[in-house]
Amino acid sequence: MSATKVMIPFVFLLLLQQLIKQVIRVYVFNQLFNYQWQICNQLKYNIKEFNFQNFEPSKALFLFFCKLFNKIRKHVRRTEIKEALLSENFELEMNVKGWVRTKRASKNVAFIALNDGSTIHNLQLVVDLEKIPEEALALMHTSAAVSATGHLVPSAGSGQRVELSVNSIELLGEANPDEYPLQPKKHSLEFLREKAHLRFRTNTFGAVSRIRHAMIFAIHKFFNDKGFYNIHTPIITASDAEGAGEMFQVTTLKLDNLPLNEQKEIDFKQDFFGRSANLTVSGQLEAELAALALSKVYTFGPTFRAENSNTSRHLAEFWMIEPEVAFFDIHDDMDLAEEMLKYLIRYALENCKDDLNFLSKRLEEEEKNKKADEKSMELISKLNFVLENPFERITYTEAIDILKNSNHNKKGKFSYPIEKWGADLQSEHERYLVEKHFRKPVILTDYPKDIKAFYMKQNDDGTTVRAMDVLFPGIGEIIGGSQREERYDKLLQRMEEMHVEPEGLWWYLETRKFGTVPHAGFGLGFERLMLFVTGMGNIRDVIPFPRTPQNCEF
RNA sequence: UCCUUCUUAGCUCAGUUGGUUAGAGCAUCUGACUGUUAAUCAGAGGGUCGCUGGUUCAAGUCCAGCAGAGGGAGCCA
Repeated sequence: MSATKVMIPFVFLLLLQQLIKQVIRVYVFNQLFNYQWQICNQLKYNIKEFNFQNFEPSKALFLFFCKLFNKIRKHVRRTEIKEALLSENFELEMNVKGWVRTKRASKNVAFIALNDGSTIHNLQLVVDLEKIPEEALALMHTSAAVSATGHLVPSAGSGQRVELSVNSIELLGEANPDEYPLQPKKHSLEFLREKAHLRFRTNTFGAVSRIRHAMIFAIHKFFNDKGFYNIHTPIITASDAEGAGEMFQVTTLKLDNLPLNEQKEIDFKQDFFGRSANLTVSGQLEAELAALALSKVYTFGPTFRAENSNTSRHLAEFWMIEPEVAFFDIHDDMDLAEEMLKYLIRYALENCKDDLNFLSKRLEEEEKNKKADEKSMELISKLNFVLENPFERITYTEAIDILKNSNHNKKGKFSYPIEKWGADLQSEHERYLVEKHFRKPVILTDYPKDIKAFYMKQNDDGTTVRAMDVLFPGIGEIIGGSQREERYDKLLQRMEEMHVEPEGLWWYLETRKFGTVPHAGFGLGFERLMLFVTGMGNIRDVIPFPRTPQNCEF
């Protein structure tokens, strides 16, 4: 009896103690943790302003709390490596998680380069092998996932400012080196394409991925800041008259048992939409509808072309930005295109320095065996060069004259000699204009109407249309756009001439009947922009999972 | 789709006018090393030379077909 009498208050006290500990942990120390930076900053402030007066006691108090906090707190929250590398928190324990890039070990100390994708730079983990047995690191090969806790310290080595002196380390996921295909060395981009599921873990693809995000974000920011509205145009479309290329068909019909109508043709009435449908090749026509009410709109969505194109500049699935603006003529359109490209390049230079520096060095390394005149301009200089110089604007007719009178043409160096006005320019001609003659981006306008789409505004000369193509060095056409034909009769006439069925586009034509106004827009291939900004050579290396003919892996 | 080049170890690549048992660096494993930067040093294991057929005493090497990849062209963004 007396034993239980003694036990009751004892248990009660024990519970109370636990409760108090919990309260202290949750409230007091979490507060301290959350405000550690304010405290640090306050201390620094004290150093500067009060010349060390009041500093020592508060520093001592701070360090005391840090020590106490390190002992009591059970869970150390993860710090991203990008933040850790800039941190000056040398007092509180820090936890980092990521994937091993390389491990180097000697008798007493091991080094692990850890990366978590937040930056191209690695955090060096320093493991004292007297404190942590080597066996604990045995499975931490390249690409193993690791969680490490320790104190950030100024680096004793010379390769980095800070490093993490590890107190405890845990293997989160191993990567068996006998099976894991990537090594801490340079792989060919072709090989990495076959390992697209793992290539995010390489420096190059990490850098490209971060820049890709920055460009996506900057595009939305650019348009938002200018008062444009983003429009989601349909991905599945029934109109096949856009003339932008071969389309992928979308159907729920059983392909091994297609229903036929009385004319023995496939009966699309039985298909999901009651008619034949395709994946979009362009959001332009729908974007025009929105622009003729909202004034300034843009689309940024996936685009699909079933062309059997096998080049370093083409994808079957790519992303396209298509602004469309009411009351714009072709000159406003060119201004917008140039302003936008420069904005995006500037954004990359200002926000992706580390990644661009890496890609620049990579490119230099790759091209070091090339002859001087085959080498491309250093990446960052090239981007700055485009920023600083206005794009050259000439008409198709002027371009033909320049090409015709060029020494290159006279010496017969073109595979397709320039003979008569009216033919489409070949890649070699565009490249000559951009890379040899003007040596900067060129905007070509006023093309012959027969080589351009039906919706482009016809000039008064009766032979040309208000098209504009922006040509970039190394890439070719990065933007294709035009002022649109806003006159109902002219548009209808052009559709008939080019065998585009007006019935399927009745809705498009109606906008020319109800409050039609001059308007213009363009399409920017997002991956082609990425090629230019990253300096990569193949479009399959600037999109995570490229879709090309005979390739739909991942 | 056309032109062209390539395919050798897990990766990157040598391999001579066809001639013994096909090599190197990296990676892996073992050992050495007091702080490394894609660490270094020593050693070990690792190959149906893309596949199929042909020429030849003899084929990684020459020929044909097929497959895959790269570069260029066309189409375009």
